[in-house]
Amino acid sequence: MSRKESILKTAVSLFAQRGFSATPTSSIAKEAGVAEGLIFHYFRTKEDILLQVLKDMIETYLAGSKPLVEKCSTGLEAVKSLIDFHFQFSIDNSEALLVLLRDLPNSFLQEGGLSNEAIKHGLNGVIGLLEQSISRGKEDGTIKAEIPPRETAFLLHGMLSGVSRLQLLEPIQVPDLKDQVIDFCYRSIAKNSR
Amino acid sequence: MSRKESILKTAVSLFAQRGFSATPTSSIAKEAGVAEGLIFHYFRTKEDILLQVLKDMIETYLAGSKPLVEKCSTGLEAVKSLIDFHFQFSIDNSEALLVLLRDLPNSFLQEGGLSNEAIKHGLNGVIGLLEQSISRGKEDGTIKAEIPPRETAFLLHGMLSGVSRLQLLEPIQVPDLKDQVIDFCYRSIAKNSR
Amino acid sequence: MSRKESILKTAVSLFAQRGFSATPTSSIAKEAGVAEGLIFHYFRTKEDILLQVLKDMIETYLAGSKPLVEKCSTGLEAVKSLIDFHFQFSIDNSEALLVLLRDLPNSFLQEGGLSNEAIKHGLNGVIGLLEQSISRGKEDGTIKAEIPPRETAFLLHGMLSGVSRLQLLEPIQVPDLKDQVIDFCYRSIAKNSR
Amino acid sequence: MSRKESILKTAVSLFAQRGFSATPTSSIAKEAGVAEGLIFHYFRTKEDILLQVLKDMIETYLAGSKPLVEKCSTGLEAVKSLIDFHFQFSIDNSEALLVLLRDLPNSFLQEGGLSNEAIKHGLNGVIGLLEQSISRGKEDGTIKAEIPPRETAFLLHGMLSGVSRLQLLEPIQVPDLKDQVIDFCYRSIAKNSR
DNA sequence: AATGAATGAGCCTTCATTCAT
DNA sequence: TATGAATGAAGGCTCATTCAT
Repeated sequence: MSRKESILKTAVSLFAQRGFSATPTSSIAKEAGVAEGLIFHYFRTKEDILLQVLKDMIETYLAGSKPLVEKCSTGLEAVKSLIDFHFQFSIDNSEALLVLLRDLPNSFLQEGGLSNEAIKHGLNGVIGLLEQSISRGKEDGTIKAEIPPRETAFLLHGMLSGVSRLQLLEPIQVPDLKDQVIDFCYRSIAKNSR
Repeated sequence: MSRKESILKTAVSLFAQRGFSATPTSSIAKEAGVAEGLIFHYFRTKEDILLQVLKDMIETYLAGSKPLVEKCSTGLEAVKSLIDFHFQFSIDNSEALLVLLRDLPNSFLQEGGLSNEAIKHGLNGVIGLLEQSISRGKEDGTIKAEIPPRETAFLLHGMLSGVSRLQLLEPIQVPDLKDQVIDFCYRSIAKNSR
Repeated sequence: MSRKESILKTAVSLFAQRGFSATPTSSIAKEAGVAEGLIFHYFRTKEDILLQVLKDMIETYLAGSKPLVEKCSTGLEAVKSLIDFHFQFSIDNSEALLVLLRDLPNSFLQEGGLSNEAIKHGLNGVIGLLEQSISRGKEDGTIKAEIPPRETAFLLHGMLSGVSRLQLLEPIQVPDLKDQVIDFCYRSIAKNSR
Repeated sequence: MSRKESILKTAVSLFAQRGFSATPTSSIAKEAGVAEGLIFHYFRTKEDILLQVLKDMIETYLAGSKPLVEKCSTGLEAVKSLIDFHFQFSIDNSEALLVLLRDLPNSFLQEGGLSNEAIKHGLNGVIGLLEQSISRGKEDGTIKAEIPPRETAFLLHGMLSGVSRLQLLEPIQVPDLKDQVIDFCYRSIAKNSR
């Protein structure tokens, strides 16, 4: 693992534990076993590290979910795959996801914070996949005709991230909701499997 | 409006705009037109201001949603009312909600951050209302028998907060989703409207 | 002496000894016996301290030289008074003058360095006094008719600051030049004293 | 142009624009198109670059002015030549001169800054030339008998560097002063050309 | 209740310099 | 000769918090 990767890895982990703004670059350096100056050799600013972390994560998410959709034989199945994938992803990449759920907003809402194009694009990609799958399901008859694809895509994305947020961030015990989410959605959008 | 209220009001607004950790107490003081020292006369620490803001908000939320549930004649209707209320609330109190969605997690995940009992209790209250309504709907026959109340309550709460988060925080244009959310849920949980 | 004045005084002294950019704010604080933070309570930036020092000095210079000119009965005498004053000033305020000769240029040549209006104005004032005195001398017949007032004013100012620079900054031994400067100028500009 | 020369050339230019201490070695390297490490292959420290720049400049100055003096037939003419040369030099080598006027003092006033012997020697050379020329003029009857050569040499050097400083560094518009300087000096020191 | 001067710890970042290759 | 990764010391500045008044 290169020093740069090591810095990045350490940063995700610390950002996830303590939050971006409560993580000094000195901690990252110490934990990663490098001199603090090296961080700024690889990243212009501390925020650039965050940006890199988020970009990488979104890329991984897209790279993982895109092929799934293509592999599925029906739209409804594709939606299910995306939900499955999301929950698996939130287990495999809980740290990065935590960082995103916590600190992305703070960076975005500032004037000129984070060059957000890459991330905006990623977010649109994720929602786009859901939308396409729904449209496809309406065409192949696995999803009810009255479902509006775009709005429902937003809604599903909101639900998935909201549920992950609940599980990862909230101070209360949250049960595993994956199967319930799938059931909930099936009942709502699947054309009845009579 | 008392000085204390004025501080509180200014704080919500600034926290919403810039985030908690990017808002110096000096800004709050200047904006509120008081000396910086006065803030620490009314609040022990800066975090206490946040805590107060969040507590107030949760109280308002509960105070607004509890009576609604009682007024409804069926469980399904109660669920609908809660959804309606959430969207209305997110319009009327967008600043405070923004603060919660952004900065609550950061405060909670720290060791010894925020005396979280009040907030934990509030969160449980909100989810409890959803759970009760669902149970009631199952009893009065307006909600399908196979719906698991607790899990579904979490799921609904995740969906609502996730969708609000999308609308308030994300850098992309999000359509109004209130009606879609209601439709989506009805299709999923309402016993067939024959 | 107020804390602010004490910071200012210490700063001049250290800037004079080591130069602006080689003087850490921490040194100023330590030497002045205040917490480093206090410096930034009174001055926005380190450069602001420099600006204040320079402004004060220029003001002192102008406040000291203006009345002299008015008191003199002839233009030539006024020029002599200004030269006298300059040398006296460079003895009484050698530290501040040192700072100006060393560090003013560095601050000015930067884009957006120091809000230079005040200083530009001061500089023009100093040169203006020389110019007026020369003009007056030409009118009252104590200064030769062929002397161009504006150019000569610049030249005199250049000579005075150049000579001070030599004395204060250069690593070589420089004799006292005050009388020579006066003689030099008299020979050049005084209408023959017969 | 060798890499070393290229570094040197770039350094003068950047030092002139931004000042010595505001010019990072990394900028020099980038601008010169070499790796940062190479700079330290050729120069022990960053200050050594400055030293080299200044030495080169002084050498050029002396190499240019010495022969002039010898060529002149009278002392007065020699003084005039030196003044002419100075102004021409300040046009041809404005960058290097700027560096000297700005940053030489800062380097000298430090304990152990710059091994200043070379520069001290150069400075003495420049003043020596003026002094010799004046003495010669007194002997050959072109310069007034009462002029003290050494003091006047200092004074002239102060005037020349002071005027250049005014032109190169000050934030105000300064007219071309070359002819005025010559006239000014002639009136002061030339034995009347009757 | 109210002020604002004062503190001091800590943070991000810069930068000259070294060194393995 | 040439590179650029790596270092580590230092610096300017911010900010929550305290305290005398």
